[in-house]
Amino acid sequence: MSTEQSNPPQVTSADVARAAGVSRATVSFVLNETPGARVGETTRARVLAVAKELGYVPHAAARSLRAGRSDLVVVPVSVSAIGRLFSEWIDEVETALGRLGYTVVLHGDRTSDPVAAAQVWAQLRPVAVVAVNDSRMTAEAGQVLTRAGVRAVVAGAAAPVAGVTTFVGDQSEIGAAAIGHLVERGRTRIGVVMPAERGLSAFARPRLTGAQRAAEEHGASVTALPMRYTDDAAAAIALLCRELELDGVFGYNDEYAALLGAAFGDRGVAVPRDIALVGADDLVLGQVVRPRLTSIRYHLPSPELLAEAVDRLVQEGSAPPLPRVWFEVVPRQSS
Amino acid sequence: MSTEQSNPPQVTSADVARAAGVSRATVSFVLNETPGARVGETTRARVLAVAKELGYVPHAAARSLRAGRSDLVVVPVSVSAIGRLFSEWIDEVETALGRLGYTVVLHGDRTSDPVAAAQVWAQLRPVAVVAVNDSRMTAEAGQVLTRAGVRAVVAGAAAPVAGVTTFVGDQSEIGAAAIGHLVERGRTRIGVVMPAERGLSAFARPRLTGAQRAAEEHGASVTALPMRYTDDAAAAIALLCRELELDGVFGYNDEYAALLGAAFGDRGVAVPRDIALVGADDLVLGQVVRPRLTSIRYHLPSPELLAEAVDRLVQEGSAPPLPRVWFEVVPRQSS
DNA sequence: GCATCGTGATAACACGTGTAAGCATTGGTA
DNA sequence: TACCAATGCTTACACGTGTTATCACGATGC
Repeated sequence: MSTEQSNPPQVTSADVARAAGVSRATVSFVLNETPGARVGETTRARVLAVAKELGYVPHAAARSLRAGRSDLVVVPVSVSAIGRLFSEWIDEVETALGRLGYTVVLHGDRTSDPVAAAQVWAQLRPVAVVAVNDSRMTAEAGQVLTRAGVRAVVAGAAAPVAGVTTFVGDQSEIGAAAIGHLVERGRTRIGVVMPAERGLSAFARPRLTGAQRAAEEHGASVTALPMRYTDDAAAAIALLCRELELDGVFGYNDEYAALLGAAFGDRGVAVPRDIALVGADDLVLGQVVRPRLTSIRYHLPSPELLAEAVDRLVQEGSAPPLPRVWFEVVPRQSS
Repeated sequence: MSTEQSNPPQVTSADVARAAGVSRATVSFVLNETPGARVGETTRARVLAVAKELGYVPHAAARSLRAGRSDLVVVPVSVSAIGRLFSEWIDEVETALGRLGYTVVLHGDRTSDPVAAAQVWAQLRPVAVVAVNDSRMTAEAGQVLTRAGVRAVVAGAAAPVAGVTTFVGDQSEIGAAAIGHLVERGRTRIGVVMPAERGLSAFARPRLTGAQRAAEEHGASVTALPMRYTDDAAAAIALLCRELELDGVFGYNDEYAALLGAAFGDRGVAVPRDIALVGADDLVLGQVVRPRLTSIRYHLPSPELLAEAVDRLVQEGSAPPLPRVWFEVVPRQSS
């Protein structure tokens, strides 16, 4: 990042002003259509023409420096660490916020320390930060952001975070729901898949603890099954299940559950007769495989509602509370 | 976005300077460890302590404004519109660039006009823009970016783009490879799935034209099969295939192919006996379903290589050409 | 006793932008 | 003719940062 090369010439509003034979202020008035400003029709046309010809694009950094506020919304998320469900939701949140005039950027850094991560986000001086199921969004992180002038700090988390607008969605409820369903189906010796892939533990751990909690309530037993997302790993887990004489498995996820289901099929283990299988996230994939996967469906706050909350927080400093995330068992053939 | 609310107090380096009883310049020297600067050990310690206590975080916009260059790399991409293959690759590119000191942000705007899109990216004044299979990265878009001072404009595209460092990867070769393989397996009446989901046409159309080209060469016939990513749509297409007496299908993608394969299975259509099925992207999913999917595997430039190319472009203004993307048929049970 | 030097710190500018305040010109009115 | 108001434009500052040039001061060399 250290170089002696000369910077390429950037077109600034001063260039436009010079070429149009007016002052820089006039250029600003024309391009921003400043309400109170008075500019003659001929000069206005000339400025617009020159700006277009020179290919002038305003400098967002300089603009927000002057304004004391940017239109940036940072969403910390690693694209590969989220499932289809979340990526579609995030896409829609992005569209909704864009409609309100915000510029959304996704940032996928892997910094594990909450404060360090927050400092990275804070450097960009966004007007808002929206974190979903990011364990780094702690109270301290929120404080760092607030001190950096971030107006809206929003998080989806298992429990309210101090100083952060939280929409509560406890992943452990997914595990609990899955176990509850399996017990209803008469299963008591239950395995819970724990994905070994990086970045997923934030989701996986609470799902396991929720499963353990529910198992204890219902008098069932739970065994954690660490598994990578490969064919071979699934085969090994399938053997292990038979060895442990399990009669039900919560597969963490539709993706992992489907992989495991295929491994069962290959080894003549009948689903759901010999062993019942439950996924989560309700992906289309669950309906691609046979037997179709029983799954746990999410109900996240609507993207429009979230965008509105962010906007209210930015404008007025407060917003009505966001609805709680809730989960629903969708029974299909695999259980 | 227009509000009269007072801005929250932001901690600036001036605040740190005041609290530490030194000048702002000294603060800058300490925090940046400026090579030529001389600061006493006691003041250095005091500045660091005060900065930490106040929770000071530098203002990236102001910094890059002064420096005339940012460390931002913009990657235009909609998270939901890319498959697992690309998201993992992008994640690794992000990590590799991060290691070199860059800040990568993903931006998922849906602007369709190339110049308008480029202007949005240019506002952020990134030091680099990396676009993969984004049809908006045209020569004009590249020019807008260059004029805004973007040093590295990199694209993955079907053909070299003027003024843009391109790594060529023609999606039509995927379609061609799939058809070639099916013909090899004795199939001549071939369907090609066209996903109806938004954002996917950039990939789908070239794959179809490649298939058509190859079919013509080999004396086979190709029928386009528009299909949404749902169970019902797949069922309808499965019926249509039987009606049209097709003996092979290229499913666009492992995801769509798997969905269609399940629909075949439900209707007693044997794969590959009655109809052969080929996917693409070589996702794990292809090994989750039975029969396992024959697929087309990508070989993208390694993330490290790409990151290095970006860095060289930024530093020196030029970089060795990136390797061409190539594709490989991975034969499995479905064909 | 004066010049030289090294050390530690600061004053001042520039980056590109938005905007409040001000200045010249013109038309209208008393 | 003298004054006011409106129009059209400009001058000047601030935002937070990095860096160059400069300054004060004590120690050292002759």
